[in-house]
Amino acid sequence: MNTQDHNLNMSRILTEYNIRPTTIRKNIAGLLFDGTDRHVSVDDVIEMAHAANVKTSVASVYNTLNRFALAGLLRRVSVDLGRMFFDTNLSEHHHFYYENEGRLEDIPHGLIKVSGLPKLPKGRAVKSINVMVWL
Amino acid sequence: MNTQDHNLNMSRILTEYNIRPTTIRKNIAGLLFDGTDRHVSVDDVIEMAHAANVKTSVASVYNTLNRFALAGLLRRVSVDLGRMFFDTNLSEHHHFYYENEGRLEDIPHGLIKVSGLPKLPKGRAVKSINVMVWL
DNA sequence: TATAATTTTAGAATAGTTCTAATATTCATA
DNA sequence: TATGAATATTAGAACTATTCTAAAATTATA
Repeated sequence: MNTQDHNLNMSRILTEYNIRPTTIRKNIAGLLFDGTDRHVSVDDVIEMAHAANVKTSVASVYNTLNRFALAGLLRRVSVDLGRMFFDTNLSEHHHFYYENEGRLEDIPHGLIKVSGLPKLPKGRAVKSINVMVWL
Repeated sequence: MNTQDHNLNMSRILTEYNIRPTTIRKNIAGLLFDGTDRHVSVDDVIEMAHAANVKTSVASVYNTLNRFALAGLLRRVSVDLGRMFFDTNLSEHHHFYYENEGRLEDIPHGLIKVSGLPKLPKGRAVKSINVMVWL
C-alpha cells in the first residue's frame, strides 16, 4: 500500500471510531496501525514520529494516544512501572511481562483461560480481565 | 493483644524476613499487619501513621514499603494509574478493580483459575501471574 | 562504651503525565 | 471558497508519584 492509500485508510479508521482525522492523528495512526502488534510507550511514539519526520509535540502524543485508547483503537496496559504501554492488538488476549527487560509480549488469543470468576455484586459487570504473567 | 505484645510480634515477623526491626519499621508493620487484608497506597500509610501518632517521613514510608515488598512481606499491585498499591494479603489470589472508585478488592484464593499457559521460552519460569478483573 | 554499619529524613531531583491558554486547523454552511 | 464556530495542537508550566542525596540518628558489634 502506498503512502497516500495508507493515509486514506487511516482517515477511514479514525472516522469509523468517531475521531476527527486530523493531520497528526493520521500520522500517528499511520505509525502504529500497519498490521503488526505493538506495545508502545509515549516515548516510543515520540521517537517513531521523529524518525518518520512527523512533527508533533509531547502533549499531542499523549492527547492522541489517550484519545485512541478511549475510543477503543488502542488498549492501555500498565505494568508495575510508572509508565503506560499502548497495545495495538485489540483482540482478547493477555500478556507476558519480561521483568528484566521491561518488555511486554502478547500471549496469543485463546490460549489462556480464566475460570472461576465469583458472582459479582448486583449491578456490576466485568469490563475487562487482564492477565499479566511475569517472567 | 496489647500494644507491647503486638510490637514484639512485629519485631519477630521483621526478623523472620531478614528486616532489621527498627522503630519505624515496627510501627509501620504494626499499622499494616493486624490480620486484616489491606490494599494501601503510600498516602494511605502516611495518613494512618499520622492518625496513630507515628512520626515518620514520606521517604521512610516509601523505603519501608518497598523494603517490605522486596522481602515478601507485602505485594506490590499496580493498576492503570500512576500509583502503587501494597497488598498485605500474600496468599495466591487476584483482584477486582473498581474503576470508578479507584479501589482494589481481593478475589478470594482459589476461586479464579488461569489455564492454557503456553510453553515458555527455554530457561524462563513464571514469577507470578496477576489477574485483574475490572468492574 | 566505642566504632562501624545501617537507617531515617528533609528537601532536592526526576519521570511521567496533565493542564493552560494562545494559536492553528477543521468542518459545516452560506 | 469564504466565514465562523468548534475542535485540535502545542510550548511550557504545573502536578503527582517516586527516588535520590547527604547529613544526622539509630542500631549492632567488638
